[in-house]
Amino acid sequence: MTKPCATILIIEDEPDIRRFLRSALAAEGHKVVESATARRGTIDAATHKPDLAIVDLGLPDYDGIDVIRQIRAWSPMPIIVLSARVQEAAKISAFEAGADDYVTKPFGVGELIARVRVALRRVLRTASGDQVLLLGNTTIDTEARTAMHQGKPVHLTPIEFRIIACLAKNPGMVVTHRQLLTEVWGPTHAADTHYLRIYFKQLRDKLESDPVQPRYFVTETGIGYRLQTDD
Amino acid sequence: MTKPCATILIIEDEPDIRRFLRSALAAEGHKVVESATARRGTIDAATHKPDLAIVDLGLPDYDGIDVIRQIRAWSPMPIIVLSARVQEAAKISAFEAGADDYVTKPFGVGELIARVRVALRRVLRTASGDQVLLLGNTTIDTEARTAMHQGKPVHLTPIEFRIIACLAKNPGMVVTHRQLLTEVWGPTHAADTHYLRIYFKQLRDKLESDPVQPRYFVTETGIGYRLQTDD
DNA sequence: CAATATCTTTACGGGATTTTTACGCGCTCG
DNA sequence: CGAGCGCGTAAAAATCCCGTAAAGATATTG
Repeated sequence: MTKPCATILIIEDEPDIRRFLRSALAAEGHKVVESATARRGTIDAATHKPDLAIVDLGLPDYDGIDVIRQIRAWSPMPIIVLSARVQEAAKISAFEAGADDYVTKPFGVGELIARVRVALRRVLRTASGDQVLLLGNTTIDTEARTAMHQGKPVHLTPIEFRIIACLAKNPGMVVTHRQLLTEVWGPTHAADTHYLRIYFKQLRDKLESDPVQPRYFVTETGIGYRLQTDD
Repeated sequence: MTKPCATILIIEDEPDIRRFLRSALAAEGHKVVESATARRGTIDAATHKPDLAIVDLGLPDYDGIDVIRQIRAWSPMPIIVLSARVQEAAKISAFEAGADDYVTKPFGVGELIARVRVALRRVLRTASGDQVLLLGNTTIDTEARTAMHQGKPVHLTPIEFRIIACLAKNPGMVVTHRQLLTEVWGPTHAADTHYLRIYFKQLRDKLESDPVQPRYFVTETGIGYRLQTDD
């Protein structure tokens, strides 16, 4: 089994449970970020841009439902709710707010890890119908996070990889500036389009055979960028 | 809220639960297919191609886990497991086999419906909204922002696209000058009809087979323009 | 803690898009 | 009959957006 190696945000006020989850998730090979309050949680979600969030509903400052809504306002990341509330109404309102799963306390670690794994394999699968992108004589393995161009291995930085993942989610479709910026840099940089110009130049220099006349990393002037697939 | 209207396959041997689920899902606007055994279930999954499957683990002929594996061999459709087995090991093996969710009996209808809704909104989001206009030998995908004319891809500028989107909102209907101008250029340019003349010429040159005698971008003199669809 | 890789900031030339300007044609109506 | 209106066509001008380079700041790694 390949290591998932994702970033996971835990928003939970009880330190015991936090420590518990951290060790279990770290053992799976994930990087873990922790927040003890709703306020910090929403901030950490925007700054760290995790691949998945685990949210407790009973937080000291705000309700976890609000945290879910705040995150959903700008990101489709998987959100797993962890709560002592067993009433059906609580579950339904969490799902309606945008939660992807709901686990009631007390819970088994094994089950939670399994549900995390399911949520992650879903985003990785939808992130690219295939784990390997074929763009002419360049190949990009989104799972192993490696790339080849004309037989030579190419090194991609974390941000470059996030951009590719964002484009590959729906190949051939135009992804707007705003969409790319919020998903890679977070909602606070939704207007900094100059970042995109710089990174797309780097991507083209690394992966296009003729960087001046790009075949795959196509720009849609005034709108955004598009990953062109040669059918 | 828009009705989901998906096809859902229920693989469950107990008639009471089947009837129960069918009425609940039908009330949501879904089409329901039922199978009482594992063997029939795998067949029905292949023939009906449902958007989602609800699988009981305790089936008379084979184990539900095998059903999940069989379906996963060819389809990424969401699979929700319904089972009386509460042991963690059973859940984990179901998730490993490819299940997306696991609900233990007895269960609340509301929660199950909510989980079905979550699973469906995930696949429907990735599925194409199918905003494709077919105009003879030219096709326009308003979702991907791409256009083809006689097999060749055609590049459209942002304003050209907004005009098409404005026309496509109600195909065949006349859209007035004022309406187009306010929606594309804003209310300050509601009188600048010369913009329309210029851009409709460009659209016809790019997308019509005979730009001089337009078949699809029809002008209604003194009123506005209309997008003619050939039914 | 130093070295290196990565990210951010800044500036400017070139290209794509939009806007402006100008002219010819057919139609209607005084 | 000819003046006026709305429309189509063309090309130039202005504006906005993108690509490019290079230097400074920050994070990462050994």
